[in-house]
Amino acid sequence: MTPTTTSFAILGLLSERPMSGYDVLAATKLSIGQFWSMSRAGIYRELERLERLGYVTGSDVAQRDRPHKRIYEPSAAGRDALQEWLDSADLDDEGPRVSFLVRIFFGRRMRRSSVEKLLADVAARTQRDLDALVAVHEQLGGSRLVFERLTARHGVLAKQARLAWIAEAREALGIVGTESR
Amino acid sequence: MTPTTTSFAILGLLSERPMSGYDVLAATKLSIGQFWSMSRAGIYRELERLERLGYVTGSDVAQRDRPHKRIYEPSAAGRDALQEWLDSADLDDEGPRVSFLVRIFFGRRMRRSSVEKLLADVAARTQRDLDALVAVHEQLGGSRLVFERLTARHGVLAKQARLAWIAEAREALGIVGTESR
DNA sequence: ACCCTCATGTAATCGGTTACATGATTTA
DNA sequence: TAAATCATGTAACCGATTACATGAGGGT
Repeated sequence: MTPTTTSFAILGLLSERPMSGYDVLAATKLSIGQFWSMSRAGIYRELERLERLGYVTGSDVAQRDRPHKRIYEPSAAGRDALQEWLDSADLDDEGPRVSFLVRIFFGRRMRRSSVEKLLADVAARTQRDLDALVAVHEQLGGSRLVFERLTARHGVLAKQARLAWIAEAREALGIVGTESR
Repeated sequence: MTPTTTSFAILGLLSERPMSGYDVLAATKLSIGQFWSMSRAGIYRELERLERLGYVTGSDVAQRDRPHKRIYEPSAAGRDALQEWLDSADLDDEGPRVSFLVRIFFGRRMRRSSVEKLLADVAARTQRDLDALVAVHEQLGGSRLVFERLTARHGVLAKQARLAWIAEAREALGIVGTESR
């Protein structure tokens, strides 16, 4: 009944340009998806909900050579609601969930090799994510997209901090020379 | 049917000492809860599930002066399952969800004062969390609880990185002298 | 021939939170 | 006497993921 962060994330994307559900999915992957993941089914469901709320209007578009699509664009009410949310939403306290830390927490019980592998896996994943974020950040460098760039930068700093933590952890545990595996 | 990270988080705590659901809740708040939040109702449901799985056995304990309680402890099968999970779980790729970044992403559309307030709120929250984590980390300093300390340290680095980001963001946006509000 | 892109939708399930409901004892 | 602590449980809801289902066209 009440719109969620996901609702407004999609509404925000639609307010930049009208899109189909398929387009929204593609758009999130390159931007918002880095810090607010959404699944395909979730997006379609959310679009229906936004329409029921009167925040967007959908119109079917027939295409030759391609499947039909349904393009959504925000209504005046939708734009108002978005603006209101952006300017005065409360900070919701989200306990971040980092499952690998649960395993680390019980690391004393783990085989040493498992700990090493876990750290190596996390390092690889983190480095991969960092590379992607740096690329996005650089691509946005100098453009007027200041806020978009800031979100990428947040990701970069977060991932770098995690890599720094891995180095500390390896040192604390006396793990040496585990550069990539 | 299949146990989750939450299941093993609870099973892990029980493997250190048998506890009631109430105790588990208290135990998580000081440790695992920092990176793997659990609600009270969720814990009770999970304990039932662990019992159905044969991973824990519960026994009712009557007490004078206090309500009865049900103490759970891991079975041999439970210990085995925990060990197996710790040593060979796959890294699950969790898109971190940071809702305030959704608002930042659309920051161009926000009033300047809203952006400033948002950053100030995030800063305050982050500093508060950081203080708590530093306290935990220091309390664990020098103890043999190496892994527990590492998880706290991860939190410290993550929060510090976020504070650094806020400083950068303020600079990029030309926000000056917004020390606490 | 096969896979990728385009394009949408439904059904089932599940993990998690919130609220409802109860109630004794200790402490301020 | 009002509150916080100890202690458990259920019901409702909800957001999100996964899997099922379909299908044309373009590129290798």
